[in-house]
Amino acid sequence: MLTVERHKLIIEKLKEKQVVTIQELVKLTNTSESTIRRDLAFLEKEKYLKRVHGGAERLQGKLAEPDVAEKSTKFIQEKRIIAKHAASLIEKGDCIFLDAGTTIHQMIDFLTKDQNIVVVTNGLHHIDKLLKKGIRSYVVGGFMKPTTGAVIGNGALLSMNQYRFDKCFLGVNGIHSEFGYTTPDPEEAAVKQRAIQLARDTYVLADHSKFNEISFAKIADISAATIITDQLQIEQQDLFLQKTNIEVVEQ
Amino acid sequence: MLTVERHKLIIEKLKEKQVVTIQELVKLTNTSESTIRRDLAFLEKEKYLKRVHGGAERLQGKLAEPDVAEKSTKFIQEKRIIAKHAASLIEKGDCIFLDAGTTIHQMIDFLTKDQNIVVVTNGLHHIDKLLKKGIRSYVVGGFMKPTTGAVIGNGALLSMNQYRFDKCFLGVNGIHSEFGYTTPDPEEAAVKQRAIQLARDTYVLADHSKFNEISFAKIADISAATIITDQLQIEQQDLFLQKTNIEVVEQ
DNA sequence: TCAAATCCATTCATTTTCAATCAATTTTAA
DNA sequence: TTAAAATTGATTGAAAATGAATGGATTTGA
Repeated sequence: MLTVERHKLIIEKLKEKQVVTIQELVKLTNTSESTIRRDLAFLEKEKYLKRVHGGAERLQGKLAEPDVAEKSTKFIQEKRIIAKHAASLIEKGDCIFLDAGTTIHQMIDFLTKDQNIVVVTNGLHHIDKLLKKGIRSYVVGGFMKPTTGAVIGNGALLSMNQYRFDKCFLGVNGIHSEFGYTTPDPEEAAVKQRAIQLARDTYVLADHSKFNEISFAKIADISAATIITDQLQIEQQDLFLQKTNIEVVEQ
Repeated sequence: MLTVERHKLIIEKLKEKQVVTIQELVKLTNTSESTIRRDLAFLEKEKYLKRVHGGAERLQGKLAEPDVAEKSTKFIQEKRIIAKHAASLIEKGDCIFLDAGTTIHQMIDFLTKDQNIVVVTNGLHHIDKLLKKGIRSYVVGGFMKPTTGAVIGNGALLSMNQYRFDKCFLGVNGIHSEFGYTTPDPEEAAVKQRAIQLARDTYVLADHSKFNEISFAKIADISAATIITDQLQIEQQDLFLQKTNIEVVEQ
């Protein structure tokens, strides 16, 4: 995880919480105590927060301002462009599945209540935003994986069986012409797999860093989905274009 | 709990109460007498309050503002006392169901990871806290009701059928000796009903305002649960004590 | 007033948190 | 490609926070 992303997460946390412990942030960002301490030291110097023993405290200042850090980082920008395009594919009245993960999370900003869509998601971090938007939403039941905020496990698969989707939007960790779509956790892979089975159309949202990567658990062959990305090396282009649908969003 | 958090709680308490005893604060913050004494010493030095024998009293200094805005905090503290007692009933290794709602929400603060419990909940607002605490948790699948953050509907009932609970903790809107437990939304009532069916023991957490109230949808007869509350009118006491288990937590 | 009960300050051992440092890795620049 | 710079996680002794215990002070009520 990038430094700026962590900083953004910490600031977000303090917007909602007043005080936050170091241990919480370690879990949230999946890094070490040392790193969080450094982050806090930096953010304190920048007047974003006040350090206290065991954590940090909100400061009435910079972070009272609306979304400064938000949407500013290059990485997030890239994801937002992809997410925006993905959202534009949704039609009125669609029933869609939204996978857990930050890329998919960005999509929610581009959904509107009056599209009259129905959303099903296994992403716990999406819930708040969906509710605030007033979008008709269903959550998948099952085990809540702390690190990613994804609902997984056998319960999740059963729970999903109640639904059918017009479109399904997934994040992945690796895209490879031979090994297909992959992700580190087999249980998360199983959920994505099931989502694909239950959906008429599947879209994989991926920034450039995901291409030619292979992770542990296979989700599906590359032909199982349409890839939405924002840039592609020329040599990759040929390779992928032969085998699957791919939509490249220009900057 | 962080030191600054305790300090804030104490100050909040004094905004509302004029004087507060050490014992109250011990209960409120779930810490030791020593810690509270140290907190009071510090806050006195900072001119936030004046220590008196047995506790502390408000000072017309820094926190002089009447700040009546916090009508909610009083309620919250009442709920916390009830919630703490409820949490104390949980045994190592228990599988428990946590209903949606603010009273139940307070319980989470008193759960610990090393109790090795399993939590199932339909309360979306509980998720964050549960994950942060590192407690093994499952979410009920189904429709996310925006106003209350409860998961409801047929999907929820199906999803819950996968589980059995040692104990089940519910919030309600009305408790009446004749009409039993009631709540405004029939769909939420159905979830609570199902939780009762799936649990060995059921506890209803209720502050004084819930007694002798009747809401729209019936959940169960009054004998279906043990009520946990913090105060009870004398005339009510007789009435209820005949018909059901009730545990009154003293201040 | 006196005795019992409660409350308090102090001390101590334990636990948690902290800052500083270092080696390993990753990123950047040349 | 190589070297410099930045980032990271682990380690370590110091500092802070905590809960319990002790004995002295204060309050209470008979």
